[in-house]
Amino acid sequence: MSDKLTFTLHELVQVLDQSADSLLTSKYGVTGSQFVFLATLEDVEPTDVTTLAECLGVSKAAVSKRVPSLADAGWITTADDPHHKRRVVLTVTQRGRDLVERAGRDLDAQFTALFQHPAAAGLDPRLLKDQLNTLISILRQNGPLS
Amino acid sequence: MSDKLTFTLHELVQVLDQSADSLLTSKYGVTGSQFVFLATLEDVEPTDVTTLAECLGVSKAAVSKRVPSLADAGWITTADDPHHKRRVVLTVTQRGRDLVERAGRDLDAQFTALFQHPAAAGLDPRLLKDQLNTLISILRQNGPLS
DNA sequence: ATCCAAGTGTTAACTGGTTGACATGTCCGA
DNA sequence: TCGGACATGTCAACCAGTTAACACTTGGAT
Repeated sequence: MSDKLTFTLHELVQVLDQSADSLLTSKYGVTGSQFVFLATLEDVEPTDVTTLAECLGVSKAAVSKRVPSLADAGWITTADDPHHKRRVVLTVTQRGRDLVERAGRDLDAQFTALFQHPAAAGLDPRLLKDQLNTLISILRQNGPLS
Repeated sequence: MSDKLTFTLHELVQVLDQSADSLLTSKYGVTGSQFVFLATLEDVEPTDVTTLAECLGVSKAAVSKRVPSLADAGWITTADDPHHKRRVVLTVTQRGRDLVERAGRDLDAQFTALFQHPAAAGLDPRLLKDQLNTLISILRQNGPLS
């Protein structure tokens, strides 16, 4: 019973990610994880590797390894910080900003359409989000394992 | 707004998985993904690599690569199918079955306790699961990208 | 009976994550 | 001022997933 919910949760994020990924790949030529990287960076740019890693919830090393290919592809740029020689300052290129703006709008439209489906009659996205956030805060409060 | 829900969803499964993983690691000496492997296999054993891969939602190759270490660790056994020389039949060992039974009960208890927290007053796990399943079926129905 | 398509599992090369070690840079306190 | 603690990014080694190619088995159609 109970563990079925966690199963359902995993299933939902899987199908959601897959749906987003296929839209992004076919229409915009980026993977889902690339989009998340760019959208997150755009939200906090200009910033450094460490801060972006925290925002993405991954390690510094993971970000560090992805930077070269994204820069080569023209999505982001790297610059030196005149005040700190080891710092690498990351920004999104104009092309990257355009992508995030257009694709983000597209994804948003697809997602809101979900809730306008007849089968989703009694479903309020805001309420749902609140419930999930409640669970998150309880879990965080409990500590790693209770 | 809308995409915040997908963000919340990812955050919830992350903290949930992390919580389960720390319990499993500290009390039972397996990772979360090993537990999922064993619990899933136990549900359909005896079975072959291909079927288990489908049940786990991963590729055959991923299962094939994990089998040797799990067998070495004494969690599963591999056997030949007398009717099909290429088939590898997988089963959980008694030790594995015990683990799944005990750890599964433990996880279940932790999880139901979540919903008995005062902050989770208006939260019905069954209702929540139904809502998530509704979203899944709409997404599946829409096809990969709508 | 034979042959070919489909099924089954393994391997190689790749992706993207982890941790731990490391070199280097910054900055504060003695 | 200078010495050590901390910050910062990169590297190596590893883990676990992917797809594509492969070798082998099975079984049915001709």
